[in-house]
Amino acid sequence: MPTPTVENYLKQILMVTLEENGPKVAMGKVSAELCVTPGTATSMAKNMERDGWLTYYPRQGVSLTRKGRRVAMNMLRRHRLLETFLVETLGLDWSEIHEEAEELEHAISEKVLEKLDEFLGRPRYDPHGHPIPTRRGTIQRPSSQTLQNCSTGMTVRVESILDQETDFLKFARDKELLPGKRVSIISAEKLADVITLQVEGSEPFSMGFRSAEKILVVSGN
Amino acid sequence: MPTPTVENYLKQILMVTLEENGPKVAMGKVSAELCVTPGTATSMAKNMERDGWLTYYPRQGVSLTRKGRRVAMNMLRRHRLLETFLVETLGLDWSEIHEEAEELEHAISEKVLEKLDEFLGRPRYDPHGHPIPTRRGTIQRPSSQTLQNCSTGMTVRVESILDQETDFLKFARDKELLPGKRVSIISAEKLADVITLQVEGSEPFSMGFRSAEKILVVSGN
DNA sequence: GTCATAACTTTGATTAATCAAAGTATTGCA
DNA sequence: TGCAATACTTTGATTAATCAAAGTTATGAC
Repeated sequence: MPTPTVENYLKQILMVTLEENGPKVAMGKVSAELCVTPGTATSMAKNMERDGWLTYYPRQGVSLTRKGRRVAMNMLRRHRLLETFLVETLGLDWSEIHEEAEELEHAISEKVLEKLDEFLGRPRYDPHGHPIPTRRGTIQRPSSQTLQNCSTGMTVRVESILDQETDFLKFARDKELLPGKRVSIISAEKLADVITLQVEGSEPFSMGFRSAEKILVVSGN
Repeated sequence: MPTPTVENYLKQILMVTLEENGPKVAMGKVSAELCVTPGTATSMAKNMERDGWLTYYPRQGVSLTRKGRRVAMNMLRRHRLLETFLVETLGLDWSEIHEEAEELEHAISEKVLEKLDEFLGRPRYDPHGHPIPTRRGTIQRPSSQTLQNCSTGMTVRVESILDQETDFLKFARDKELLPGKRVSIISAEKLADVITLQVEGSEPFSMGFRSAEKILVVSGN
């Protein structure tokens, strides 16, 4: 029933909702995330409200209806299962799977998705460490801590990589900054905007806060 | 560069071209194959000519350009590799894979297709017995003989099932009429429009010429 | 050779998705 | 509190794909 474009809007709005933990997503955010002009976002919002996918509050933002959230969650599930398949089964590099899954997620049927899930052994996390929504539409809440808000001396574990950009993912893999890895914070200097850290079994290195913000971590052993 | 719709037109036009072995495909055929009104087919033909996919001869039909044929052949390759994957790897039933592949073929990238081909072991035939075009765009010529033009006493081997309809494919599987199977023609009666046959290791049965036409066979041992 | 029928084309309209550019609110700094 | 800047909405256009219905050209049966 939803067009691929509507599916993209729904998924993106859901992702911002989960990230910001607020009820409404501002139109500016929507237009930025989907790389369309603000006018396009406004007109899509109206059409999507007409079709029952979301509620549109002029000059405030949109918020998904139950029906919209259900479909959006399913898109996230499709995306993440496909990414898992592309890496695990076909052996693609984790830095190049996002755009591939972005296309396939609109084409795969519920039946094929279910078979794929079964084939993959019902994975709970995708290759970037993101939780895969269940068929019932529930998702595990991600950590609220990033490398950016770690302080000197802490030891944390990498949960996931938020950035889907090929180049950033290649950098993360080069530095062994992978889901599950243990990381020691050697120093975190707020004023210099830089963090120095060491991944278990690798050389220490430094990164700016802008980049550190893209790595979700969990603290404690 | 081509839209999914253009890809569908190209693939369908190629399939009719291969089947009929004539240079032009009539617009009536195009509109019937794609389930659109004749007017839609005409207007698409003009747009596709403008974009260099085919040559349009008003009131005669269309014929693919080299560029159009290349893309069309690639679509056929995608479709058939995907069908193979859906049956071989995910275990879907051969009667329900056509429509699934029909969607996925527009979403899969060249890179993923190549990985899939490798993963599947570079198959040469899809589950219905159709040859899979090579990456270079060549395809093995199918048999020109169908069960319909077999005569009493002949023994042939099933090459492929032309019909993609779920119900017909289920019927074929029930009767063991599968690619590679050996079939003896017990009787073929032109006037009664019926053929009686026996698949190796199964019970004899009869089918009308209309249905027999949908089974491609090769003769000889 | 005529003319009905079948095959095809044209025309005018619609829908989804988009942009550019002009218009309107809201925010927030001074 | 005023007004510039930012955020958003509106308007008018465009493109791809489609249909229904009206118009045109072939075909072929007699």
